Amino acid sequence: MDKAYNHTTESELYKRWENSGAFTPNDSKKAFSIIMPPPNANDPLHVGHAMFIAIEDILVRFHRMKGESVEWLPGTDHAGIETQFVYEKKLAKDNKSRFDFDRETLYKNIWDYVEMNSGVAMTQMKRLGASADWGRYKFTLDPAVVSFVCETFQKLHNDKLVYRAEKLVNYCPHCGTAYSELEVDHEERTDKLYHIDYPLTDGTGVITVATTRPETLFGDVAVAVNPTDKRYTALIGKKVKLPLTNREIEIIADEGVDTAFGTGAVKITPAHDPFDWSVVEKNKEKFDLLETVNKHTVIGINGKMTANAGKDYENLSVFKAREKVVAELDLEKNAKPHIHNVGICYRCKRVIEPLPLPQFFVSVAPLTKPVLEALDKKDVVIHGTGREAILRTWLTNLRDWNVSRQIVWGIRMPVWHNVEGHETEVSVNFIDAKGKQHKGLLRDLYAEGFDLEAIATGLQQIIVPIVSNVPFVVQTEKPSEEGTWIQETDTFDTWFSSGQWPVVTLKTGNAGDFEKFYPTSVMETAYEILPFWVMRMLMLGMYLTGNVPFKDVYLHGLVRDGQGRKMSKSVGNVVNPIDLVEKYGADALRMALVMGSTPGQDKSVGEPTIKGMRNLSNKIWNATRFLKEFSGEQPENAELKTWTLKVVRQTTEHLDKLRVGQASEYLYGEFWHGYCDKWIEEAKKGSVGTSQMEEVLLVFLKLLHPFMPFVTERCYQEIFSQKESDLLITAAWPTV
RNA sequence: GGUCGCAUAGCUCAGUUGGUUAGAGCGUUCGAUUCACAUUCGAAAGGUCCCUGGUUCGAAUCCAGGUGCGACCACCA
Repeated sequence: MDKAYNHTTESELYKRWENSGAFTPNDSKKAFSIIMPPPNANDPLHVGHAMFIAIEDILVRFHRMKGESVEWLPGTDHAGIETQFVYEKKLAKDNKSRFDFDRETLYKNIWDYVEMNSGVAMTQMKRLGASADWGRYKFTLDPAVVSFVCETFQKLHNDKLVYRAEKLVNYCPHCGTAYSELEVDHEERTDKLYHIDYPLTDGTGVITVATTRPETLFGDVAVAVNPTDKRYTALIGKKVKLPLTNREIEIIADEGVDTAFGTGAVKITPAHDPFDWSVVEKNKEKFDLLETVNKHTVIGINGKMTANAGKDYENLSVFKAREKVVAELDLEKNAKPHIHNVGICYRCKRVIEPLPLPQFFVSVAPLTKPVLEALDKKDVVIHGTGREAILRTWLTNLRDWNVSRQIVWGIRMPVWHNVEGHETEVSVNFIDAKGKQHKGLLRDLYAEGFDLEAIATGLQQIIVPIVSNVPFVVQTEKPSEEGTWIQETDTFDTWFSSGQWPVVTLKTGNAGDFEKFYPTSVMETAYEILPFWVMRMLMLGMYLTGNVPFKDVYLHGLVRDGQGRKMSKSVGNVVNPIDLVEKYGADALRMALVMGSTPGQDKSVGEPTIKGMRNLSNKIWNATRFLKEFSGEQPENAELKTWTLKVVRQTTEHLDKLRVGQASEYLYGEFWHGYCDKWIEEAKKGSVGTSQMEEVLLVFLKLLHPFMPFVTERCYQEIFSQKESDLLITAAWPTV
């Protein structure tokens, strides 16, 4: 044996494990299963992935050694918006955009791009020692997964839990898609609050409104004041003239107006502001909501002013239009700085534009209720400080889920529209090959020479939300009835498919897997995606099976650098886990990430810590080396025996209770200061014999194996393994 | 504004259901070393466990309030 442990033999050991069949479940009745959180298929691993690999692999190896039938099911996610966003950035480097391709070509190109990169993540997981069942590997765009996801949507539709509605949605003009409420970030910005005078039509004066968005005045349909506001009560019902246009709008009363903000008078732009939308929605006698909104939408899906804003403003960007309005009305002089939060796209960081668009929504109330009950009954237990309370808050306040996305990279919705005979009712909204928006009746589209079917099937352009006002059919295949059937061009929100992950991976896998492994034992993931993913899995898992998708949820925290700072490219403190594996070994990295970590809490890991754990690898190695050469014939030492039993009992208990951080810390101390510092010295002094020391070393190799699989396996091979197939990974866990 | 969390050694953090002298890694000081390992060993220094009050025979741990920090959520123009 070498004097120091050399970790470069790790990949050889990994191959031996993989070839031995140890990663696939045995026929034991007792099942233990973890569905791996699928990383994005086109991303290389970051240190957060190393964290989940470490924790899950520890649990999986522990239960495997206990003799259970263990399934750790790996996979990757197509990560719709994320991936398309990355791909579009790549296109932009070549001076291209998504509009240069038709739907099918773009999809195929992204597919090739993802396929090219998707092997990387898997190889890296293997380098970290992940003993996952690669034979059952799943991708969210596997044909079986896609049809399962579509069937779920059909089931939801049959159960009347899906509806299509035109609502104000969070739309990113740059990414060209709407988002759910969860995907919008907020950023505090200092903008200007402008004051605009709207002259009363009776010539008695003006009413001054305050706004941060003067360019939307073309979309105003009213001015609202609080009915209790004495300054304005006399004006309610009067009309004002919109500046820059000749349009007249009414002054109306609404309790929601804050008299203390601005001037106490609010311009109402229902198509571009959620508050204004709600004001118009409430005022049913005065306004037909959808008609009003449609007529007064002044910003298009391309982020530019529409024809409704008038000839001078049409096709100007929102920002340019604002500058122009400010200049023309000389608003700068009365502007005040104003700090407020604006919604920004969580991908591209540009401002989110609330726009009225027809989208598909899933009613969430019937889905969240059983989850809350399951939490009450402890059918599912959340491990992670305070995270259960957060989950409950989410479940209680969740709004209907917008599941449609206007991107190509994803699962296309199994929805069909029959537009025949509806040419004068169907409105169409899309962006053509030149990036120009078209919006209007189908009849007009035909008159312009466009072919809707060709657009929708993607032979010409990428289309953004397609048609409204037509009854739709939910099914995978094109309906056989007569008509002009157009398939919905939207794809599903990524979380709609990944939200079914535990169910779909097991149902589309080997026969009997679902029955054997569902509900899964543990869901281990980052607390950051608790609302996006864990909550959706619980909702859809319970909806589809009537049972929770997992019994325990272990939430790990963010991995921070040695100074406790968040890793970020701008700080330059991002570490590549594979570099660390090459330098110190996978065992050292795993142990450093896990030791003393607590669920739900962030973890700082600096290089000195990893170095310290590399030293532990070496310590294990050298203890083995010592025993290989040591010989002593003393009778059994009773103190050593009881101490060993205590260590076994304590470690097992920690792991049974998912206390991975404590188990590792405990083992470190007991092995180093107990076995090495104390008992090896005792052995040298002659108070313990070889056979007992070997016995105890074997116990420690087993206990340490889930944490540091490579070095322990090598040491096992040095002393204990009798033949090629005798591996520590499948050795029996010590009993007390 | 709402919700949740954190505050323990110089730094980064553990501390299971309240129970003897409060722990680890890294760092610091002193010493050792042909004897498994200098990727080592022995020893030491270093803490009013944020503050105040309460419950208890007993509180780092439970409760209330305060202070500081952080995360997430939030349509007020």
